[in-house]
Amino acid sequence: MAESAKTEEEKRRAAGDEEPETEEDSTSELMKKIEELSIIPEKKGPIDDPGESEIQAVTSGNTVYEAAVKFEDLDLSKELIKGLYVAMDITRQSKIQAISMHMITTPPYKDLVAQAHNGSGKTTCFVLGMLSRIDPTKEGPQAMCICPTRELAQQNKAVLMRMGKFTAITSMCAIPSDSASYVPMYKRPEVKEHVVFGTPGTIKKLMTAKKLRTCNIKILVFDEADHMLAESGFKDDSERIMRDIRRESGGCQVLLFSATFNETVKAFVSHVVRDGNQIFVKKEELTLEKVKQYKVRCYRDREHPDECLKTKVIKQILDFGRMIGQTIIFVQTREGARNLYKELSKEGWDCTAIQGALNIEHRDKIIKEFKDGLTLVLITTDLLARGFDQEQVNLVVNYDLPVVYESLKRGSPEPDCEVYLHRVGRTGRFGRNGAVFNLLGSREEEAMLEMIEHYFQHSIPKVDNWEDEKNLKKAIQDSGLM
DNA sequence: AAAAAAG
Repeated sequence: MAESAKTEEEKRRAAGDEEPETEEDSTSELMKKIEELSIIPEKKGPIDDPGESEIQAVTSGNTVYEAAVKFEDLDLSKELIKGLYVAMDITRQSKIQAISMHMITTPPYKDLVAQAHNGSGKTTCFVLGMLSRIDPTKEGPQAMCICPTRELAQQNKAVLMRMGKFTAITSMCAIPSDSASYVPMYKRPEVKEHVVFGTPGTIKKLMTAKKLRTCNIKILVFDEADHMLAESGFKDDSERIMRDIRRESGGCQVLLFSATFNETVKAFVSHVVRDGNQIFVKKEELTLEKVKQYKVRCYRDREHPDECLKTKVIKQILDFGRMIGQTIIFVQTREGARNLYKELSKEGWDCTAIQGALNIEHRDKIIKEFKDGLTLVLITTDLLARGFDQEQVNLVVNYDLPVVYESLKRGSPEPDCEVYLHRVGRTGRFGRNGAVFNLLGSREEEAMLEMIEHYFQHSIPKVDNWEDEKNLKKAIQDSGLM
C-alpha cells in the first residue's frame, strides 16, 4: 500500500522534473493541467479531509471573503499559477488554503491569525501570500518570515524558491552561519533580496546594524506563531521585530500561523491582531485521523535495572520501519539524543542524530542526508518537533514523552500536549498514513500519556507483548503501512 | 531542558 503510493508519487515527480523548460511548452503544459483540473474534482471543492472539517473562521469588520475553490480564483500572476501547478505539483486547495487565501491576498490586507492541522498546507498559504505581494522590479525586502529554528527557515525558503521558480523574486536566510563563513554584521552588504526568512536573533541584529531595511515590507509572517510569541526567549525578540517593522513599514500585514494556539496564547494573539481575521480549530479536532498512535509498555525490570528495554523496543520497531520509509525518534534532551545514537550505532544500526549543540555544518549535513533519503532513521530533540516536512516519514517514535519543564520542578510531571501534537504531525502529512509509538518506561510516563489521551479526547491502544515481533508488525499494518 | 543567540 505504502509502496504503491510511493511509486506513484515518484512517477509524478519524475514527470515534473522532465518538464520541458522552454516557455511555450511549459505554458501549454500548464493550460492542459488547468483544463484537467476544472473538469475533475472541483464540484467537491476543497479537500474534505476528515481532520479538517472543524475549521472556524471569524472575519473582522464587514469585509466579505469568498472561499477560493481554485487558485485561479485568486487573481495571481500566471508565473505563480505555473509555479503552483508545475513546480509544486499542487492540484487542489486544502481547506485552510481555500479559507485563508483571499484574506491574505485581497485588500485591505488585514492581519490574520490562522490555525490549521499539521500537514494541511499552511506553508503554501503564507509563501503564496508573500510571493503575490512582491514587486520584483523593486530591490530590497518586501516580505519577511520569522521561524523558531534555522532548519525551518531554510525549509520555508526552499518552498518559496520552488513556488516562485517562474518569477524573478529572490530570497535569503538570515540565520546563524558556521564559524568559518561568519561575517560580522557591520561588514555585511545591505540585504537586496525580496524575501527574508530567519530566526529572531539574526534578524534583529541585521535590523539594528541597518543592513535590513524594513520600510518596504508589505507582509510579515510568524511561522509557529504561538511558540514565537509565547515562549520566553522568543517572545521579546518577536514582539520587538513586529513592533519595529510595523512602525517602519507604516503598518504591514501580519500573518500568524500555527497548528496550535492554546487558550492563553489565543487571547493574547487576538489582541496583537485586533483588527484582523481569525481562523481557529477546536483542540479535540486536531488529532490526525490518518495517524495511528500506540503505546508500548516497557518498564524497567527489577532484576535488570540497567537494561534499557526502550532501546530493545526501538530496534524491533526499526526492523519494520526501515522497510517502509523513514523514522523520526524523539528524545527529551541533547544528551539523550547523543546516548541513543551511540547505543544504536554501536550495534551497527544505521541512524543519525541531530540536536542544538551540534555545530552548524553538522546540523545542515544531517538534515540534507535525511531529506535526500540517504538516512532512514533520525534521532532528534524537539528541534524538529515543529514544522519539519519530509513526506517519507511514516513512523514517529516518542522515546521520551514531551514534558512541561515547570511541572518537573514541581515534582508532578505533566506532558506537553502541544509538543506531542507537533511531533505526531511529522508523519501523516497531506493525508498520508502514519504511525506513532509511545514508549512508556515507567508508571509516571504511563500516567502522562493518559493525560494526553484525555486532553485530546482520544484513546491510544496498547501494543501488548512487544517481545513478540508479530504484535508490533500488526500495529504497523493496522496503520495502513506495509 | 529544548529551541535562538553569543562572534
